[in-house]
Amino acid sequence: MDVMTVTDGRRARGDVSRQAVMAVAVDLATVNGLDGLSIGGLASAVSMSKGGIAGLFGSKEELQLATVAAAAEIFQHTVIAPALTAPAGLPRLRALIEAWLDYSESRVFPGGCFFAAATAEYRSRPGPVRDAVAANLLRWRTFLAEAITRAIAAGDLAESTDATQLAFEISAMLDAANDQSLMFDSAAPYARARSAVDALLERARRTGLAHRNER
Amino acid sequence: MDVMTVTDGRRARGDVSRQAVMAVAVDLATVNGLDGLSIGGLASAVSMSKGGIAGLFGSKEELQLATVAAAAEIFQHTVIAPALTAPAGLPRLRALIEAWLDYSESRVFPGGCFFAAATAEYRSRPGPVRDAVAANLLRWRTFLAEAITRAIAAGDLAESTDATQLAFEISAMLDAANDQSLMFDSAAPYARARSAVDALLERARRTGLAHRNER
DNA sequence: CCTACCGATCGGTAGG
DNA sequence: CCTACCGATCGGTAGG
Repeated sequence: MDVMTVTDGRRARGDVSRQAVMAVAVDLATVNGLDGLSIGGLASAVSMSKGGIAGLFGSKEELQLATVAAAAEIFQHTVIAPALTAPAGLPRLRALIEAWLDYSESRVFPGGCFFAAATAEYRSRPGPVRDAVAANLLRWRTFLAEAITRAIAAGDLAESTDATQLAFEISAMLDAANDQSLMFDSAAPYARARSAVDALLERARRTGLAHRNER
Repeated sequence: MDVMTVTDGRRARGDVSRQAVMAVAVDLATVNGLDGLSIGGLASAVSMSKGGIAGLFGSKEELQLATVAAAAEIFQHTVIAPALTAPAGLPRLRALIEAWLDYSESRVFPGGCFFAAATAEYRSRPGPVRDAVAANLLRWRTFLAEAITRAIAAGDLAESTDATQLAFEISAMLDAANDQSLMFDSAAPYARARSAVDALLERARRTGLAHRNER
């Protein structure tokens, strides 16, 4: 089932070539932005001609959309898939958070989380690229909220917990760690985020909503 | 003391012109990025010649640095100065947080917080622009931590509160509200951030560090 | 502050 | 997949 076993050699080469190009494109985009990703620049980074890259994708926007899709695949098997091996409930929720922090901290992409970078770049620029980034962001947030909901159902978090609100708060901490670690070239923000998430989960374990937390 | 009263008409015109240009540059930069801010594009946006803009700043990097400085001034009198009129302690801390959320939500810049956008764009690109953005970010974070320290000194927050950690957590909520409001074109994230900050402050009011919050 | 220009690079296309 | 080209725009400079 390997790509190399396909009999149409030309098509197989095209696929391999495209995948190799995408791996570079995704890295370049987290550093220089999806807009800073130029066809000519990508071509020289993978030792191809500009026309070769242009023909592979058709247009710059198609290249950008393909890059978003490639990043989503990497995110899927780096963060989502490993977390799904943990038992549903608080263990899976914690595994998901830890997988995200590892994904950011280990620099799977040189510019940190691909979607954090892409979101900041396209959040004020309507169009297909923004829509693609937003769809992936929403998918992640929904998945995180679902993990929280299952933790509540399992009795690991208080029933009064607002899953969407807690998902907002947790991902705020994760994004802040990613941002600041990159900006100040330090690992300390990851420790801060882990500490903050622990406190959020502890609060949710005991009483759920923050506002019901008063004496 | 008005700029218009200066006797050197040529210099006065230059100053006025420069300020008018900066007001546009700062808006363009939050939408298209500091890198997407081109000399020719800025020129046509303010109905000047490209050579005129080029001569006003010298180089693109100088234009970018001037834009960061102009944004810092706006941030200063939009967020910092108003909060300083509130009494030191928890009232000033709350005023500071509310001023920041208003600043982001009211779209003082069309692309939301200037520094959130600039940070995302330059955090992986070393150089003078990144350094200028980082310096402003650090100044804000230090100011926020100092407001927290004063709230602790005033007895409004528990003595065991870790000011730097709480500053991390609060600004994580603010940045997340800014990010998501722009990406999903919704005001809901601001309500989530306000709720989250209230919970953080309530926790700090009672026990300080999250880890000391256990039963 | 303007016009007019420089070389380089942009996205994209033609032809093979 | 390549070379060779298109018009447009980039940052920057010269001369006034």
